[in-house]
Amino acid sequence: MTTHEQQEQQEQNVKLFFSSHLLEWYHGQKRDLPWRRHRNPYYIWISEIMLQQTRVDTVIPYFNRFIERFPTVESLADAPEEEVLKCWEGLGYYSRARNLQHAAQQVKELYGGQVPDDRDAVFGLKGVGPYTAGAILSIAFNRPEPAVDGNVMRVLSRYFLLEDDIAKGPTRVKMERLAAELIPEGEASHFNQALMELGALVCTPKSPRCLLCPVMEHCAARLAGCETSLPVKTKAKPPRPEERLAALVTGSGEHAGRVLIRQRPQSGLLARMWELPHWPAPPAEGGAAGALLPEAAALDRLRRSLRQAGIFARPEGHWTAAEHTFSHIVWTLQVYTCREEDALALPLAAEARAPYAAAAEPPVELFADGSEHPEDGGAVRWINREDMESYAFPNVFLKLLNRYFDEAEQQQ
DNA sequence: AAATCGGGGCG
DNA sequence: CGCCCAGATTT
Repeated sequence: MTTHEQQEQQEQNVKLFFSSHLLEWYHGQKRDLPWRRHRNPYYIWISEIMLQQTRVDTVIPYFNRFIERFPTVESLADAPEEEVLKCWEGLGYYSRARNLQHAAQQVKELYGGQVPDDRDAVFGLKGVGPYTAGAILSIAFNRPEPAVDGNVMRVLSRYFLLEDDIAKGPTRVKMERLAAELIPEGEASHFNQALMELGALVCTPKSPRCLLCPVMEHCAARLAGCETSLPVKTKAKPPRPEERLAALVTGSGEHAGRVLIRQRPQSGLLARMWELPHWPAPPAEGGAAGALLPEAAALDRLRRSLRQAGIFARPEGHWTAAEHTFSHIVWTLQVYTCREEDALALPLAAEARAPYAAAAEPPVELFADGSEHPEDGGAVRWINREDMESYAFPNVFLKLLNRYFDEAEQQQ
């Protein structure tokens, strides 16, 4: 046997060792997760969409609620979109929920409500990419397809000491070829789950528990002592900060005891979610970035923004500040309480609304080009605490609204 | 290839 | 407080 052939034989042994020991370990260590209690392709699919960029512990309660409310593909396909979004409230990446419902309609109409088990059909579902397709095909149908997520790339890059940048596209393709080779005959479902389970429980990003690892003795990174410097991944660009002025408008007259919310546009950030109205804060005088806008200037800007959006309310004072972090933006919301101008009183109290008397005041240019805000003109509602059940809010507004209603209650 | 899309947990 | 996570879609 040539040296080259011996080397190949050794590589093959290392792969066989990995697969067999990992599979063995999984059978003893796998967690009891709600979507593992049945082999229902619909459950597997829902869980995999929820698990995109989201931790298991976060997903569990959402998954249980979701399948209780939408037990079948058809019930999801036929549900009002607002109910699906409400079920997703707080989980983030809300396009996942809208894509999922769209895909449920695809499954209902094209496949008679049965989740398809062939590659092209699964890939064709909205919101299902390379990872999720592989996960559904392997976990639900035991098809020998790779399911490579960040977790799997971390495990493979360490065990095989691969220094490819996992943030790059071609790396995932390379990892998929490798992962496919490793699947033991007839064991795609268990093996792919084992790979992810190892990444979640043992081969963790920061301090991997190598001493508990079933494949430590042939882990190339461990043997080289470089396991904590893998995988190689280019750092993400830091999110840009955005200062915004938000209005907590309390109702008068027929709206007494209620708060004004509005719905975001059909597409883009937080699409179709509900929120307190808010607009970019003008830069503070004096230039220093991040400097707090003087209250008077903030009140004036908010007053003009409200009027331009067709909301008749008077800003009264600063209430609180809140932060909301996205992957690419950080909002700092300065929240001001505002009082609705009573529609009936308006014509009678011209003097009392002095700031509004200058009807000829030109509209403030909220954007440099003078265009209006895409958020302005969305649907508006006056709600009390009970009404919050009917609208889906991003977490930051959920917390603000709950806190407001708590405080309003205590003052009575 | 790069940007857009949330939110939380952890060392 | 920086870093990361069971990614897909759009540009």
